[in-house]
Amino acid sequence: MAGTKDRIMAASAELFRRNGYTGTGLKQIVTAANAPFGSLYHFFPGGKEQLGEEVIRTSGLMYIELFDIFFTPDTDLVSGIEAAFAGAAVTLRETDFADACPIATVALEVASTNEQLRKATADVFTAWTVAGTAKLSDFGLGEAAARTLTLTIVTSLEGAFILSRSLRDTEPLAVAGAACAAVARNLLAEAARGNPGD
Amino acid sequence: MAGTKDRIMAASAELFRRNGYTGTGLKQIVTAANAPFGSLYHFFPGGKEQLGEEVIRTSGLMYIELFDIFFTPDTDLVSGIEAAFAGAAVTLRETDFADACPIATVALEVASTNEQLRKATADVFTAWTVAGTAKLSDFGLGEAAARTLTLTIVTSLEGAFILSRSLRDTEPLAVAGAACAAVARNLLAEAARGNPGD
DNA sequence: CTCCGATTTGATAGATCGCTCTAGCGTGAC
DNA sequence: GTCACGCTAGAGCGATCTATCAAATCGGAG
Repeated sequence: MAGTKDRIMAASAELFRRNGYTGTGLKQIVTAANAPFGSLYHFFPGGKEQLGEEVIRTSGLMYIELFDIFFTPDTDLVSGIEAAFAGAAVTLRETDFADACPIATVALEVASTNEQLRKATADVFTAWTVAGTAKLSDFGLGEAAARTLTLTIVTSLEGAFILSRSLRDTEPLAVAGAACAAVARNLLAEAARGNPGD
Repeated sequence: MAGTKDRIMAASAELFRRNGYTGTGLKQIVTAANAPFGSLYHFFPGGKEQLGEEVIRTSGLMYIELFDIFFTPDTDLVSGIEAAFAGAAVTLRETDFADACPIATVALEVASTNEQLRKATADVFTAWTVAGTAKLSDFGLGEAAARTLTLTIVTSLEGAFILSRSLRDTEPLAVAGAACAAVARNLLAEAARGNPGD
């Protein structure tokens, strides 16, 4: 039996992603996690806010691994981008358009209302950007170009998730993937032409 | 004095955009709108759900006008895209990173939890896509290319809003704007090369 | 075994939620 | 005047929210 704290974290991550932060009740969480209510305040004395922050940070950082999965040294950059967006489309369809970004819903909810949680989401996005930039620099791009491409991929993915979940159609994801692939080709061509990305 | 219903709609639109749907209480709305509580149920007998739907549809459709503002026949396509993203960045900074997309927060919240509201957001995104495709077709792109570019712009904008609001930094918006401009240049070059976009 | 701290348990407080209800107000028709 | 009707006004309902609390339970040390 996985630890109670882990079960609470896992259930919270799923509920926050699907229903949002304010849309998820603590009773709902402990029920889904098969945990007693009191345990929640034992492990998270800071209450819902502390739970939210820990969930954002851990489930957000787990997604960094995806960079390593899709961008390996032996496949080219454009193929990696296309595979990443195609994979996201498959996951979305398989989960009935529920499981997209683990923190996007919460990020929008708290951006103007809860500084502690906003900071947590910002740290996750920053970590993604740093990790992606490092990873993509291996493909012959300068650091500035790698950062640009990383931000382009993340923003496109996030935006496409919104439209795809709302429309229940993966077309936006496909279009966004193609756009990112095109941007990657442009940047690669530019780098090959002798501009090392300053 | 503007009608009570209009004040309720305006206050709801602002609160939903900043705090989300579940994060906004009806008491909060009538207080912000300076309206009596009973009036809310007089004008919206369907309760919070009907109010949410009307707000999504009207404030969502108002944004279609932005296509006409930024994409006029006498400025070129790439300049229009760059101006749109730059304008969004100014608005974001001016409102302390609060006012971005009027429906994105709600769209993510309700996508998997409320079919009626999910449908409303989907209709808005569809209307944007249709209107944008028609508008962008005037710039020498085929209809398929115009639709692709519209979806690219909308998804990039939405995704950049998430990161920019969370990070309190307009860099993602600037990067996304540049990426869309690059995609537009590619599509224009392709169209000029004789492919009418089938 | 006894003891003690860590963890589990659920009842419950106090506030707020969406919503309903009835009474009153104001204005135009007649 | 007075009647009808659209709107104002807010008290209050049951449900649910986050959070607290004291008691029960468990496992390892001595």
